[in-house]
Amino acid sequence: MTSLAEENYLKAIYKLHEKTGTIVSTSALADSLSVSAASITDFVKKIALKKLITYEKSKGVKLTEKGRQIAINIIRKHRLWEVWLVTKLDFKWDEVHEIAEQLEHVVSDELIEQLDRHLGYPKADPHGDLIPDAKGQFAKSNSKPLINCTVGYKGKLIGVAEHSNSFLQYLTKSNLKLGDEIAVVAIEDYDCSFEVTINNKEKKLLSKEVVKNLLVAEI
Amino acid sequence: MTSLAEENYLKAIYKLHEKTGTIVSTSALADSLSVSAASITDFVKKIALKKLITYEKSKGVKLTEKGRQIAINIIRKHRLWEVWLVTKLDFKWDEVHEIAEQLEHVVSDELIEQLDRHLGYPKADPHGDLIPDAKGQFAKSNSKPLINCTVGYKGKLIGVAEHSNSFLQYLTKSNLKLGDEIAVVAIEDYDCSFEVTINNKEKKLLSKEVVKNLLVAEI
DNA sequence: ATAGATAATTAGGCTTACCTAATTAAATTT
DNA sequence: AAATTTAATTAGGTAAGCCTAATTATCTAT
Ligand SMILES: [Mn+2]
Ligand SMILES: [Mn+2]
Ligand SMILES: [Mn+2]
Ligand SMILES: [Mn+2]
Repeated sequence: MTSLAEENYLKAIYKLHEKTGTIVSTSALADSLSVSAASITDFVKKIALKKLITYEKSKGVKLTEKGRQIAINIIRKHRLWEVWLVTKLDFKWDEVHEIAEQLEHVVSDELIEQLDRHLGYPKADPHGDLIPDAKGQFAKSNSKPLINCTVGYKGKLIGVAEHSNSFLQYLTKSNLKLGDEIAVVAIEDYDCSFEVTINNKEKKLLSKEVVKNLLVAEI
Repeated sequence: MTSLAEENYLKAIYKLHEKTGTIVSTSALADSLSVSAASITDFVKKIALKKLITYEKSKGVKLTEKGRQIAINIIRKHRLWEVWLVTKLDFKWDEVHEIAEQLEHVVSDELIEQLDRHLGYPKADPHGDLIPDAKGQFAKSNSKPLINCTVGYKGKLIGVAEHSNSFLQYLTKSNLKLGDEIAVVAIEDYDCSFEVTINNKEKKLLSKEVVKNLLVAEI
């Protein structure tokens, strides 16, 4: 029904819209999918005919409700597979994305249903990203970037806003993981670096770049 | 490196050769892959150039060692996934083939290694088919079709020679499963039907069609 | 050995998903 | 408001995998 390429386009549009909040441009898509802008224009016209997106010439694209449901389902599958890879196959959180990119396209509703059950209906993936339910519904999150917090704030690390291997590996190396309790001890005005304690023990200095990408929530 | 289509062609060639012991004809492949004979001729020429098979015009094809290794690896993956689906996700043995057909093409050596470990290095899949090791080596089997056995024979059901859903469902309905002990009580000359006992208890009458497809081995 | 049947190949096309180069439209600078 | 830069589209192709119809090769029966 939906081709591999279509699934990847819809997912990319979903993610870009999520990030920017705006209509998604040809160039943003071209960049994200590593495909030429000309090919994007072509493809986008085709899936607009199938009512998966709306396309405004020279403006950009938006998902229709139908397209959005497909995108969310792919994301659901991706995140469930990531949970499986980490919890059952002992992969590290920086090793699962590529494999999940392939597994997310396997087609079988019963498979995903059983996988979800096997995993105990997880609410979030190994990076803290929420897993939508079978109806495409997300639980609502109250997480915020640590950089928005002030001195004295105490919260739990529940996700990351950046998924690059280098960032994930940096966190692992720094002994920081989801679930850790973070308290803001001081903030350096000059470079916006944070002095924090992890689980009421270790003191750590985190750069602006890092605190921007750490998502925390009330305990 | 190897496309989805190539993988499926190589696997089909492997299986047809395994079944017939001969060079694999264009029409057999066309039949097995549900693709026109013309397309087979085309494709077969291409993968012969890549040294995955040898192709003799108007005769048929054979796997090279390289092609054989790829085919066996796909089969290994297929069977490991089937084991996973049955043992971890609680699918029935007649529900797993289609899903495994998709999963077998996921590319990641570490994934398969970890999956194998997660499953406890199974020797056979849910249908009793042997799972080759990472080097492509099969354990050797001493199974034979029940139809080759004589009255008085006692053995264990360790596999099936036919994988259709209808056959698998027939066995399930008849309460016959891998591991069951089968003893041949009598053989009717006229229609070659077998009277057997299952696990030294239930008496059962099995038609020739059925005993041809049951694989047994010494206990 | 030849006719007829069956199997395989060739020729010519199609669709999907991509590409580059050229052109046009939109946004920025000056 | 022009000029320039950047973004998007159009035009024209390509490669992978498939197809049908026509032709040729091989096998089987008489
Ligand atoms: Mn991911
Ligand atoms: Mn993730
Ligand atoms: Mn199977
Ligand atoms: Mn099997």
